[in-house]
Formats: sequence, structure tokens, C-alpha cells
Amino acid sequence: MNGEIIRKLAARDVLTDEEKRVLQQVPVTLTTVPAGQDLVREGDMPSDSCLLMDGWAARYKVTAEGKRQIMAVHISGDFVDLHSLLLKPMDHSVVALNECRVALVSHQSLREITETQPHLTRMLWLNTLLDSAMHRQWLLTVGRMPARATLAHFICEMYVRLNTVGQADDGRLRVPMTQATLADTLALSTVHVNRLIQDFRQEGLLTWKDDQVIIHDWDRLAEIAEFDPTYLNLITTPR
Amino acid sequence: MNGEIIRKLAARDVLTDEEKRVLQQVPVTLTTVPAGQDLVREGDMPSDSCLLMDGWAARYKVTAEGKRQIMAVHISGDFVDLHSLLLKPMDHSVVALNECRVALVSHQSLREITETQPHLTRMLWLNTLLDSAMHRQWLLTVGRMPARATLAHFICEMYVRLNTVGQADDGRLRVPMTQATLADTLALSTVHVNRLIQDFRQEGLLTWKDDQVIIHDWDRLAEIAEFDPTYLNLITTPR
DNA sequence: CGGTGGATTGAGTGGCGTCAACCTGAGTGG
DNA sequence: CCACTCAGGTTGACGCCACTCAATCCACCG
Repeated sequence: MNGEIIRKLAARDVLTDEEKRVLQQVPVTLTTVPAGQDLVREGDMPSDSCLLMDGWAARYKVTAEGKRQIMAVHISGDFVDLHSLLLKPMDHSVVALNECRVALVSHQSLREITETQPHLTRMLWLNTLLDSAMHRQWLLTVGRMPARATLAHFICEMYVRLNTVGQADDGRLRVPMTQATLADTLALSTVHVNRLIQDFRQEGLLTWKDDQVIIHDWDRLAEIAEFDPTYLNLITTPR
Repeated sequence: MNGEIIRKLAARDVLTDEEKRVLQQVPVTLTTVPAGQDLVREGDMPSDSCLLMDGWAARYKVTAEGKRQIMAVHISGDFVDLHSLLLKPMDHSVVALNECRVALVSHQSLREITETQPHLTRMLWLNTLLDSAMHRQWLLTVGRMPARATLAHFICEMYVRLNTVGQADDGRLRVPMTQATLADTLALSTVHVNRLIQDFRQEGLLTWKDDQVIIHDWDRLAEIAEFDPTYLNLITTPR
């Protein structure tokens, strides 16, 4: 496997050299998936999991009426559907938001890790628990906070996550999502997302041009979002 | 540990006698928690996890404005905060919805299982993955479906889950939640929940008196909810 | 230069929230 | 056995946040 996942895990606990070696020796199949294409579909019974090397991907479900809800957005180093190792069939689909480089890791390899590497297993488990924690935070903002807080929170979360993988810094990040996709993420309408972004612009909170976002006032954005990154567990501690 | 968790895990994969024995020998501390009291608080660093033996518990977060969002409701056999084994500090609180009998399992014991019992470890991991799957479904209904679908879905889900632990049958279930608590679960206002329940009554969908719910028309309720229990992974298969 | 995906704007609407009152039944104390 | 309290359920009036529908604009591209 690649170094991104090692970096992600190592941000939460120290990995031994041996463990890093084990991870590095896991065989992968590299693929590239074009924007808009599904990596996995609801109902699939995958025999491998997708490790995102580059690009953004989103997990989503669709209602009978065709309304889409994105419940997670993934970036480099995220093990998008690691849970499909144990949870089958897939209860949701995964789509590439832009062109994605993906490393497919066979469930067989992962199973071997669970048989021989207790600590690594816990770290992979942790990886899926982080998704849960993000889901919960998402539920809170979508369910109980006004729309502008939901948008603000999304930006804060993505900035912090991108920052930890070296893809955002200095208040700048790239968000390769259309406003329609953003709406499906925040459980809002496209029109409303558009108006919220304009509000934020007018308040001098940020600049948003194409996929380039520049945060001008982090503190106020975090305040609107009630953003507290604790749930991202960015602490190195024995697990 | 008690038999409930064994039953829950065994519903998803066959456990060997040896594995059952290991589980049974895990030491626990039994407690009773009165209704309304927190089992765990946001920010805590628990050294053991709560296995619910009896009663209902809910995981929740609160906004700065004091609005509460419940993101999961737990019943007998649920390992309410198993994730606190790896995810610390707690990113949310857990409250007893009615009087709960709880078995506290030390993280040390759980860690030993992860060191020596790969398959059991995967089953415990699976247990937390089920929570994720429920969170995702919750996000879809809260985010993209009308309020009556959200309520209908909640009833369907609780019925199926209670049914698998032998606490609901024949369309009957007990829901020990006030309408205010229900509102915090469904991300609605108390008033609106009240009106939805009355609508359901008038449509002959169900009877709801105190905590006693009788479903008269499962098919229509499931249709309103677009309920599909696949995400609960109620299949026995090698994991 | 027309076509296309995405962003923007305006007008009108409705689902659900808020506020506030009132009802009901169970429990409590005199 | 009644007065009181209190939690929870119910009802009505009103308002707003966010949705829908439908144009229009804009940049980019073949």
C-alpha cells in the first residue's frame, strides 16, 4: 500500500517500522477513475477496498424520488470503503468527484493483516471509526444547525483534513465540487448553497472562485460552524 | 459478557464454541442507570465500554444553542460505546432513555481479545460498522426525505432491531421515548412529531398509546419510509 | 457561433419551527 | 379524598427558512 495511508494512521498512533513494512508490502492494483464515475455501487459485494491516492470521492445514497444525499467526502489517504471488508453488500455507492487515482487492496490481504497484526488491525478499525465520528458530526449540523453553519462546518472540516495530508495551507484549499454536489452533501438545494456562498463572500469570510477557496477569517468561520476538530482524533496516542 | 452480544454477533456470522466461551469469560461490572442519566459524557476518556443488557440508550450531541441531536438509539445487546476503545476522547454523550442495566467491559479485556482472537475482533469491528451504516441511513432520511418518512423509518428500524432480539413481534413494540426525545432523534420539533403521529393514527397505520406501539399496516409504513433492512446486515455469512 | 455545464438571480410557496396556551393523567401531600 | 404540581401530549396561530420553478448569465469549447 502507499504512504498516504501510513501517514494517516501514523497521525493517530506510532507505527513500528515492522508495521510500516507490512503495510508497504501489501499488493495493490492501481487504477484511474474519471470524474463522475462510480467506484462502487450500492448492492455490490466487493472483493477489494479502495484506497484513494489522489482526487476526491463521495459516498452517497439516493431516495426513490432521485434525491441524493452524500454522507462522506473522501480525499487522498482515505480508505473509502474499508468497511466492505466486513459489511456486505454495500449499503451505498461511491462516486469519483474528480479524476481519482485509486489503489485496490484485496480483502484477502486485509484479512491476513487482521489475522497476524493486532495493532495494525486496530488502526484500520480506527480508520472506520473516524468515518463514524464524521457521520455523527454531519448529523448534528444537518439536523440541528442552520444552513450557513452546515456550509461553514464543511469548509472547516475539509480544510483541516486536507491540511493534515499537506493539501491545504495558509487558508487555501481546492474544493473540486459543483454547487449541486455541495448541495447534496449539505442536504440543501443548489440555489440555497449558491446564496450562502455569496453571503460568505460579502461578509469577507472567504473567496471562492472555481474550485479555489481562500479562507479570510478562520475564527469567524469556525464560530459560525461551532467547529471543534476533536472528533477527527488528530492525536498520536496508543490505540 | 452476557448472551445478548453473542446473539447479536451470531446473527451475522457463526461463532465457534471456543469464541463463545471467550466472550462469556470476559469479566464485566454490572450497573443500573436510572432514566435520564448519562452513561458517558462528551470529552470523557472511558476505560471501559458499555454493553446494554436491558433498556434503551441514546447517543447525542448538543449545539451551542442547546439543541440536541440524537444520532443513535440503542437497545439490549448493543455495545453502545465500543468505539471508545480506540476513539478518545468521546465525541458525544450517551444517555439512558429509561432505566438501563449495563455491563461495563474493560478496555483491557477488549484489547486482549484483539490481540488473540482475530475473528472475534472482526466481529466486534463489524459491530461498530453497523452503527456507521445506521448513521448513514439516518443521514439520508433526515437530509433528503420528508418528516413523515423519517418517522416511519425510525419505527421500521426499531421494530426490526427489537424483533431480532426478541423484544418485538406481531407488529407490537415498546418505544420508551417521549415525543420530545423522538423529535431530537428525527431532527424535528416536538409539535411536528406530535402531528405526524396523529396523522399516522388517522390513516390507520398504527396505534400509539404511552410507549406501546402497534403497527397495523407494515407495508404502507415501509413504503412511506422507503425502508430496506439490507443496511442492518442481518445475514449470517463468513466475516 | 451554437451548445453545454455550471453559477446566479427573482418570484412565489410550503413544510416545518416557534410560541403560547391548554389538556390530561399520575403522583404527592395535607 | 381533594388540591396541587408536573411531565408529557395536544392544539392553534403565525412566521420564516429553505425549496421549487424558471429565467438568465457566463465561461468554455468544438
